[in-house]
Amino acid sequence: MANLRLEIRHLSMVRYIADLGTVTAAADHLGVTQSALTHRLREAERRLNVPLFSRTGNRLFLTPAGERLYSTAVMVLDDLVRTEEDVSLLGKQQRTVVRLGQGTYNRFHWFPGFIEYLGEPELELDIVARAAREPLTTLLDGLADIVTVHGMRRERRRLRWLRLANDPLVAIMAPSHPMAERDFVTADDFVNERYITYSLEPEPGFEWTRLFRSARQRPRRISVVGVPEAIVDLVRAGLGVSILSQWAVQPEIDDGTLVARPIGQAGLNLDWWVVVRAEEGNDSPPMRVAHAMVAWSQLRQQGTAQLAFSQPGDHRRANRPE
DNA sequence: CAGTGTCGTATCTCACCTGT
DNA sequence: ACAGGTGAGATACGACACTG
Repeated sequence: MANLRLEIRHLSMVRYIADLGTVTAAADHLGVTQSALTHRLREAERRLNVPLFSRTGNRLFLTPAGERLYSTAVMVLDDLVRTEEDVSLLGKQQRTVVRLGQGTYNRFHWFPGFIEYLGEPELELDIVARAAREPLTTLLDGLADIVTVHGMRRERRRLRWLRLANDPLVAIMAPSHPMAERDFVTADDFVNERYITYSLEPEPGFEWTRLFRSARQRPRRISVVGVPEAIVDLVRAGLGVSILSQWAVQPEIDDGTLVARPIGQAGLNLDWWVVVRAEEGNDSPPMRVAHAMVAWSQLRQQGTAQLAFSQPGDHRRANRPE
């Protein structure tokens, strides 16, 4: 491995100067003097031979190189904190940590209910946010013990797949949006809307092939926001419409800040899977949690064809505005 | 509030010594 | 011969005082 030019203290320095806006505030947070942090910053820039911050008056702003380092710093530092906690727990041999990742959506409103259902106090469930982007890679790299993914099952020798649920994709919009008046929506309804999606790379969402491509229609205005959670905020603010898994937006549907409508008269559903590494034994903590997730999901479906983690209810009429 | 110069302290490296 | 301890010198780091 190549010799690293930066150390953990440099990463935390970049993170807190960027977060807090000044060297003085960051130094205070890190428990060193402003002078020490200025030295540390200059040393990091010297080692990398690139400025990490631009100076405007008394404020510091990340350069493109700084931005790149910042994103890694946040990820590494958060991971390190979690790892220390895991190791600490393992050292005490009090609890077993099972790390759970979720493909695409970092939405965990279902989590407290599941922990209660699981009823295994010796198991500590930890959330791995980075799994949202590449869940299977995160699992295979050993950074998560369980991930949930949607779409087609992709057999790999190193993975075990358990079917979790078949959950509807729904069109989401602000309650005041004209589409909220419809019983269901079609590809035509999106043509003149601003369609907000989280990514067009490496491939557009499932709805792209199942809805827009087959209908030979597509939205004229598309905004890529990168984070599914941001879609919810933008749609709720009336800045566009989108298509997401119903379970992911169930809290907003329930509190009436979003309206969800089925895709087409028959609806459009998506398979969800829970995946663990193949080497996990049937009685291993990750497999126990995975089986519990499947059982819990089935219980909550209550005979309907919808929802993995969302509340039971008629999604067509659940929050139809009066 | 950021940056600089100076100085004290902590840490690291290396050579040497000692005990087994 | 080897492992571990000790001390000197080099280097890195941070604090203080100060400037712009």
